[in-house]
Amino acid sequence: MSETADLDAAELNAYFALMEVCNLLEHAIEQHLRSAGDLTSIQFKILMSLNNAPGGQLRMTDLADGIVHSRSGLTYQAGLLAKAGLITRVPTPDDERGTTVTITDAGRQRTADVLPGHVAVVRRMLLNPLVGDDLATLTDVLTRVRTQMRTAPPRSAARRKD
Amino acid sequence: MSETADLDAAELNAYFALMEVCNLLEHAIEQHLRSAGDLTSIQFKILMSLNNAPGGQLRMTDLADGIVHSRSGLTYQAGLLAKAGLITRVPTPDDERGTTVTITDAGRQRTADVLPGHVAVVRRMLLNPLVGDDLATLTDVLTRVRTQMRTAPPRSAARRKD
DNA sequence: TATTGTTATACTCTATAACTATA
DNA sequence: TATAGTTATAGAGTATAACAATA
Repeated sequence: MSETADLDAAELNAYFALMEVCNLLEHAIEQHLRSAGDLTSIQFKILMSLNNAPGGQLRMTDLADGIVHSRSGLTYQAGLLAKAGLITRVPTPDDERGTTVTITDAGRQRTADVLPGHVAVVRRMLLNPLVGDDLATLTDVLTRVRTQMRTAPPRSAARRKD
Repeated sequence: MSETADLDAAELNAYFALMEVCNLLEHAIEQHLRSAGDLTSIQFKILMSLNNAPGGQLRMTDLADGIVHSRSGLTYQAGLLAKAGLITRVPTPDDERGTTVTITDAGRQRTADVLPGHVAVVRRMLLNPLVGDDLATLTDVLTRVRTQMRTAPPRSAARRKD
């Protein structure tokens, strides 16, 4: 079977099921976050990253990891969060080039407000239908796939795009 | 364990792994489609739906299913595809309200051009790391989740939004 | 010279509502 | 009156490149 042969039915089923499950889940999550806390998924991820960081603060560069594809995109989102009073931005003390982002009390409150409902959505849509070993199995397979993805960049990969 | 209790570590791992796998795959797919055929994922899905439809044609309403969230969004995308000569739109013969969309030869050619690379991306990123029963297992679990998602709409669900 | 982050800009996409036309 | 689809419009988000400041 060559690299470019058509996908067989079983492969198509896996591919489509993965995509649809993920898209439906993301859509439900976005709707909830917006109605429950006026947040987008990206903003929620930013707040959660800060929430889990020591002192509730991170530099822009660290914050960008895995959340956003361009630096200006993060600046834009951080601007919205700052305007909403959920984060603050100050120059990094030991590196004047940097910006240190800190979650505010209001930011922590907002995540606390939103989190229970967020968890409920994930439970209802993704976790509840899992039975027996499903959770462990799913995690095992997806973790292996993720590892492969991270180490197998696109063939044509232009290394730096920014 | 209540509905809104925090997710435990195993649940978080599954949730995050699913999201990251899906996001990385979608990103790789979008990049490929754009560079290989100047198509977005949505446009590709539209062309593939038409390609698999009898006579290469569908009505707008049927085309929208599962691809787009608003009717105007489909009109917009169809407009782009028509301008690129990949589809045509004519009034539906037996229902003058409707629009029948037909894929052109150029549209079929474009999908044929893009498909091998698309398959290669899915193989490289998603399928290749699967071994043994992984494919069957993954499909089984995800299919069950999908079924649940389709039948368990959001609590607050506003039925019609358009 | 490289890195951090912001800004300016242009573009793509989305969604709502108003509208036309047909069933 | 309901349905199919388009259009107008406005807003949100993204990415590129140019920029300023610091390392």
